[in-house]
Amino acid sequence: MLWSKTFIPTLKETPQEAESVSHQLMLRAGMIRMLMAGVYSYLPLGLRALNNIQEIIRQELDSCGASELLLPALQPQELWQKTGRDKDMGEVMIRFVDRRGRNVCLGPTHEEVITDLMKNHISSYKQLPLVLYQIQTKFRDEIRPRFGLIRACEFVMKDAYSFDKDEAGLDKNYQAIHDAYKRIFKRCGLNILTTQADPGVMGGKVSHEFMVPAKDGEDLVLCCVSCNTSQAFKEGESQDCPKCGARRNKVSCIEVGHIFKLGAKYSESLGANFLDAQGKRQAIIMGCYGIGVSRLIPAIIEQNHDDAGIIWSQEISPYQVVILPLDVTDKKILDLAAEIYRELEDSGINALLDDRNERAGVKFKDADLVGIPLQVIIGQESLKENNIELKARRGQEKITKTKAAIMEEIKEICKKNG
RNA sequence: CGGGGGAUGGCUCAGUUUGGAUUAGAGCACAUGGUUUGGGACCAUGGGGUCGUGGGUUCGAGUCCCACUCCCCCGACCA
Repeated sequence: MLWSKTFIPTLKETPQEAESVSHQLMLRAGMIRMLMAGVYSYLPLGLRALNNIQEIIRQELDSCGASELLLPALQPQELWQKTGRDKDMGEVMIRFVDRRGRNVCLGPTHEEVITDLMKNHISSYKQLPLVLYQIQTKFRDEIRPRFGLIRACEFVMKDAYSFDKDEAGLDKNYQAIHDAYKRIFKRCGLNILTTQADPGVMGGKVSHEFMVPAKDGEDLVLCCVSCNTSQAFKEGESQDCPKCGARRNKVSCIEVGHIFKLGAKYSESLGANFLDAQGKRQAIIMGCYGIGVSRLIPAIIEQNHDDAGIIWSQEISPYQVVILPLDVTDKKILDLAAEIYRELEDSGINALLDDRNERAGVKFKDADLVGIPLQVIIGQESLKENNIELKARRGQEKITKTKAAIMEEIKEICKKNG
């Protein structure tokens, strides 16, 4: 992609609307823009990062036997009345009456819809277990949207649901998805803490949260200095670790995932049953598993940035390489840049070519801000020796070699990092 | 919803205390011309503003008063 042909409105100064580092950088790097409080447009760079995260999630969930589907965002309120969550959700749920006079809502989550779907199609234990997921926009009229994409009223969530014939099956799926989550967050370049959590309005007995330690996090987690066991912080809680007795630190975190053993809560209230091997009717045993997909972007940025801007990993970055011809009025430089671009694209490496007629300083600053992990620099200085440069965004280390050597280097790095 | 802060060109802000000669400013960005060209260049010229909205006070309001809207921060909630 040519920089001049896409839409990357970078900002030199920090907009006053942004308080958290990730929000500031996302605005400055031209990834998002606010339409109203808690509602954001994803610009090309933001969307590419989001898509890359989704791809990781799909790969990991597919690999543990889950299937993707897509449920409606528009839902009848009637369904929510059946489970009693109509009241629990309160004003968080966005409701309105359509032209037919139906009371509808925009889905804040999808337990009701998917359980209703299963009710009509699962009748035997032979159809279980089953794990389904979707990546979809959720709507929650939050009391206080905050920190850009960290808490938005319209956001992208991955929600998975498991259906089993018994608790043992649930335990197995729960563990498999728990493990998949660890792989997902690792591939996102995140250090995470997992905590025992309160299931709250979701219901069920057991739940775990996946927390990203970050300065601007909204949640406090007690983390043991010795055994690393973590737990959601509640007022009046002992500071000592219940497991090993050591001291615990309060760590502020961003919650990026939450998984629940729901049991029969939804299947019972919606009548989602099956016949077991003895011909006896039983409620389907469910689990549900959420990841705040759009929230992952700011979480990743919180943990991966420096004074100059964002530092993406190869896998998440909107582009894997940015090519910086420092003087586009010099035909030799521009031609070489175009040649490198073609060669990278031909090898399946996504590149962004900064073809703008801007000074070198502007290009360096923007490239650092936007955070693409590899920068290929083509300028008079090294071209005199017939060389070009390759700079790693993380650490800002630079090597100067021939074009052929640099191309090899890039391919090597991209191969190693997926 | 409670508490605090804010709203002046696309962005960051000054001006509001003490209403008046300000024709509402600056920097950045934008347009044109020129000089530049390895870390957000410089000079010149130019375009762009219902000072959040609506009332009110006054000879006169960006500035004072009232109401409302929107945004941000702290709290309860959540992926």
